[in-house]
Order: sequence, then structure tokens, then C-alpha cells
Amino acid sequence: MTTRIKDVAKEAGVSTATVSHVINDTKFVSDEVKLKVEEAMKRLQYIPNMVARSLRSRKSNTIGLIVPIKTNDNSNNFFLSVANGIEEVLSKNGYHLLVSNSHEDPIEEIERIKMFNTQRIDGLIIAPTSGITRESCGLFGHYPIVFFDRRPEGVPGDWVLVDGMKSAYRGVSALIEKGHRKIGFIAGRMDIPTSNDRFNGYRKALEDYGIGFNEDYIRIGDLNGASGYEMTKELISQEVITAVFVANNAMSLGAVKYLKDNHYDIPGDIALIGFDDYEWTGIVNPPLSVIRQPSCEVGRRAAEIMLKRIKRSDSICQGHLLEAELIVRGSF
Amino acid sequence: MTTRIKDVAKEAGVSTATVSHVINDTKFVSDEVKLKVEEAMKRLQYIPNMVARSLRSRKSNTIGLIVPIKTNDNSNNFFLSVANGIEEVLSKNGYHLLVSNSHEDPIEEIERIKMFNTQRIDGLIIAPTSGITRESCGLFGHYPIVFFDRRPEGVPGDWVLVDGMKSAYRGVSALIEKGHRKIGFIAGRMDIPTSNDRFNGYRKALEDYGIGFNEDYIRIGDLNGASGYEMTKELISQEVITAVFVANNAMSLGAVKYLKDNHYDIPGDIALIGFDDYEWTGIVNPPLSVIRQPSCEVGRRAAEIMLKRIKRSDSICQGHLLEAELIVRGSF
DNA sequence: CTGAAAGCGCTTACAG
DNA sequence: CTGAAAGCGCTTACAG
Repeated sequence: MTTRIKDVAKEAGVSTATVSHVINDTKFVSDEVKLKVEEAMKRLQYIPNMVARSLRSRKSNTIGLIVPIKTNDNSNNFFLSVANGIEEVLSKNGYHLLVSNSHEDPIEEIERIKMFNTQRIDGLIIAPTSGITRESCGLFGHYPIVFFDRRPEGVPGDWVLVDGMKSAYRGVSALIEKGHRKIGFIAGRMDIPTSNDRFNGYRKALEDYGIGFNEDYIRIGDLNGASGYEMTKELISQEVITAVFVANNAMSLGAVKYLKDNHYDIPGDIALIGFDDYEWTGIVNPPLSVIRQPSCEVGRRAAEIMLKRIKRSDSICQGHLLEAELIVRGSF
Repeated sequence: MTTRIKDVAKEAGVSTATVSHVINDTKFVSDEVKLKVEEAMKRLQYIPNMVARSLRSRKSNTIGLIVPIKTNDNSNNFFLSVANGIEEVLSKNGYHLLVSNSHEDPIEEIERIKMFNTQRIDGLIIAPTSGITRESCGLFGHYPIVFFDRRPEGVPGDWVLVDGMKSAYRGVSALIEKGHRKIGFIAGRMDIPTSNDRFNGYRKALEDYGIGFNEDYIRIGDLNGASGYEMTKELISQEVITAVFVANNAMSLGAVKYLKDNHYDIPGDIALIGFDDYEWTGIVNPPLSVIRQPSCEVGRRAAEIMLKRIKRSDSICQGHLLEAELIVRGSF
């Protein structure tokens, strides 16, 4: 069968302990013995069994990741990009990545977390749904947690967020400085913190520029293209506005689609700023100005924090707030 | 510390073997005893340790997935979508998914496979790079392999592909039936089988309609938007053609961008069919006609085959060829 | 500097 | 129908 550490030990004429120490570099072993062991490993084509190692050492070198991608949202590049960033950092450091999807559903999320618990993950990186609250603490194992994209209150853990408030503020104030006063705001459900933060950025911008807040200019829908389409339609047909800020990527696409379908001139009739810099934003006509989140960086950072936390679990939790930038193109 | 099966056994007044059998339903246990065990588990909040189970039972309930997403290709929804499909099926069946990325680099691919081998995965689902050949067989462990998107020759394993030949055939013959005779073909490197298959579909369509093949109409670049842009530019400036078939998603975007930047009328000056149905294809002007691959279905199917193969490893390997459809919109 | 041995938490023949 | 015990392949105090 497969060769074990015992076989290597016999082949090299040493104890299994010594082989283990050579493999893990956990104690000084003379060069002579080390060489013998290494040659034996090569000769026998030894492949360490990480499962056994995990059991004994009580760490799995595995990090769990839970993303909240909805079933039909197969173009959610934000999370793809974050996952890429995480995978990059982890695999460079010899860690494995176990991936799961909550589909933005709190029930499924709990199931996934429980599954991960049985796997003895060393840490969990998660974009939590609104289901994760102070009461959820007991759900998690004794591993460090890094939240990204959203951050539940009352649950200890590090976090990496993009400053949604500042993001929206940037977009909306750019619209204002172009002379717009009647600015619509479209977002997804407010129980997801990102939507809420961005909404606050919108309000803050209006406030700072001395523009009155008008509730009629707000449309809250679902986080998908169809809803973006509907909300834009509603907003534009019911209100006299000159600009729209869309606080979500899928909805941005819906907004563009509605405006195009109905032959609105962008930015002549309606100025538009969308969220997230997907590739298509550069090729629509006019190219869409957007808020670009540093998504890959979010992933990398989350993974780095996780690895640090695993090394020193004592230090207090900390947050990282990354900044988004406004990409100015032709839509406002 | 954490409670073990031994604690449950003591609490329930039975042996660990009985507890194990209750958990795994692997032998008949009287209802009475079963109940006692179940109550004990609940009382002690017992969480099985899958690592220990894996070690003992020599199966990990974990499948490895290796995708070939290049570093900057964060909009590769094809693989995102496939991964979603895989995750969906696996987690429904109690399996875990370990994800890694080869970045389309054979060297990295080998490293990732080796990492997976140490993890004792029960199976590997992979879109192999061109580095996987007959000689690579020794690289894999004794687990079943399901290839998707591409299929290396001479390596045993099941596979799930989308018929690239037929896909391209469909697109190109649609162009021909619209009256086009001078049709350009743009694709990525030919060492990736998908590009090659699609090229063959292009040739076959020309042949079947009695149109001569002209090598000057072919442009082979890299699998990214910039290259799509360049190839389109070259093709259009050097040749007199009326239509282009682009055999890759990122390159399709580049092609559209070039045509738009240079104010070509689509389909008036140049008719266009792209590859893969990303969300943006519906909102550009005119909406892009594309070949839509059933990406999520590829993932689901790959996972299902994997699970079947794990259950009965005796049956012979089989392939699944899914069909892509032509989505007709306004670009030809 | 190296080795003998216990033990991580399970499953699984085997015996009764 | 249930239990005692071996063993999966490692790591890690401990002794020398």
C-alpha cells in the first residue's frame, strides 16, 4: 500500500520520531541523519498523510470559506475575486481552502458552518448573512474567524471591509459636483450592512452639500439585475431626477439595461454611477462610471489576517477598512 | 475539551462501537439503545471528528477541485459557475470541496495536485492545463478523476465537456446562413483543446457550406480581453471580412470593445458572435449574440459522476458531451 | 542528538 | 444484538 513514516524510518535506519522531525523541521537533526531520511523518503516515494497529522496535532492546515452567492448570480465576480485572493495567499503558505456557499440563506449558512466544524478547520473566513448575530456565537468552533464584506455585531472576529459609506459618498458627491441635485439611490435589501452603509454615504453627501434628503428618491429592491431594472423603472417614471447612484453590481446592470431599453440618453437625460468594476462596464455605451472595490485585495488581506491570527491568537481582534475608488468614465 | 465518542458511550452506558454504529447507521441497533445514544449525543453536544474518521476509514469525504483561472481574469464566470454547480451537488451529499487554482500554469498545477494528494482527497475534479499528458498519470493518487472543460489524452478518468466543435459549427453556420462568406475566426492558444475543437467546428461549417477556408482569416491570440482587442484590430485592418466568430469569452469582450472604439456598425459593417453568455452581452448595443455553454450543468454533472464513481469504482470511464446553444440577439 | 511509546478520535473485524 | 480491542499514520512529551 502507501508508504508510511514507519517504512521510511526502517529504510533509513532511524526512529519514526526522527523522520517526523526531519519532515517538520521541529528539532535539530544532524545533517548526516537528515540526508539518510531524505533519501529514504525519495526512494519510497513517501507522501505524508495530512489526515493523520491533523488528528494528532489537532490542526488541519485548512481554512473554511463561506460565500453568499445566490443561485442564479453566476456573475458575481466580487466574491470570485475575493476567493482568488484568499486562495493565492493560503496556498502560498501551505494552507488548504474548503469552500462552501450559503446562497445568502441563514439556514444553509448554519448547516455549512456545522459541516466545517466537523472538519476541524483551523479558521473560518466568511461573508455572513444577516442571520449571524450575537446569538450565533455558540455556533462557531474554537477557531479564529475573519469576516469580510459584512460584519455582524457582537460576534468576535477580525474583519476586512470596504468602506461602503465613503464609497457611496464619493460617487454621490461627484454627481453633485457635476451639478446634479435630484439624485436617485437604488440598493438591495437594507438588512445587508453593505447596502445600509452605502445608503448612509449617500445621505451624508447630500447633507454635506446642503441638499435636502427626499425619501421618494430611494428605491430598495433585491440584489439582482431584474430588481435593478424594476427599481430604475419605478424611480424614473415616478420622480423627476437627473442622476442615479446604484449601490450594487447586479442592480447596476439592470439599471443600464432599463435606460438603454427605453432610449434614455446617458448622461444627458440621466447620469449614472454604478457599483463594482466589472469588465462590461468599460464597453457599454457610454462606458459606465463605477465605484471599484479592491476585491482581490479584500481576499488577500483576509487570508493574511487569518494566518497571523492562527499564529498568535492572543492579540485583540482588529478591523481593516479598505477604500474603494471612483472610476470616472462617460456616464455622468 | 471537546467531547469524544468515548464520552458519549460512557454517558449512554454503551460501547464506542455502538455509538459509532448509531452515528453511521452501519449495523442494526435496537431503538431503545439508539435513543439512549442519541440523547447522550445531544446532551453532550457531541460533534463527530471527521479527521479521525477519515484516518480510520481511509476516506475523507472531500473532493478536490482545480480550476485554471488566470491571475487577472477575475471575471471568468464560466469556472465560477461550474464551481457553484459542483459545490451544490457535493454539499447536498455530505461531501466537502477543496478548491485550488492552477492559474493555467502546468508547474503550479502539479504542486496543487501534490498538495491534494497529501490531503487524501476521495476524488479530483479538474480542468487540466496542457501540462497534463499521458506521462502525468503517476502524479495522481488512487482516487477517481473527472475532467471538465478539457480532456487530456491518455489519462484515465471520466470527463464532462461542452461540444466545442458543434458550438462553433452552430455559430458559424448561422453567420453563413445570414449570407456571410468572409468570416474571421479569433481564438486563444491552440494548445488548449477547447480552442482547437472550436476551430474545427469553424472549418467544418465552412466546408459543409462549400466555402473555401482562408488561413488569413484566422487569428490566434491569448485568452484575455487585450488579446481579443488586438486580434480583432489585426484581422479587420488586414482583411476584408464581414463577420467574426470569437471562440472565447474574454476575447469576445475585447472584440466588442475594439469595434465600438472604432465606430464599426454591428452588424452592419461587421457581424459578430461571441462565446459564453455573460450578463454584459445582453446590454451592449447591439446585444451580442453568443454561444451559451451550460456551465452550471457542467459542474453538477461532474460532481454527480464523481459521486457515482466513488460508489462503484469498477465501471469503465465515460464521457459526457453537453451541448451549447446559440443565443440570437442583435449582433449578426 | 535520537528512540520507545503513548495517544489523537474514530471504525471495524472479531468474538460472544 | 453488543462490546473489547486493534489500528489508521502521524506527533510529541519523555527518557536517555
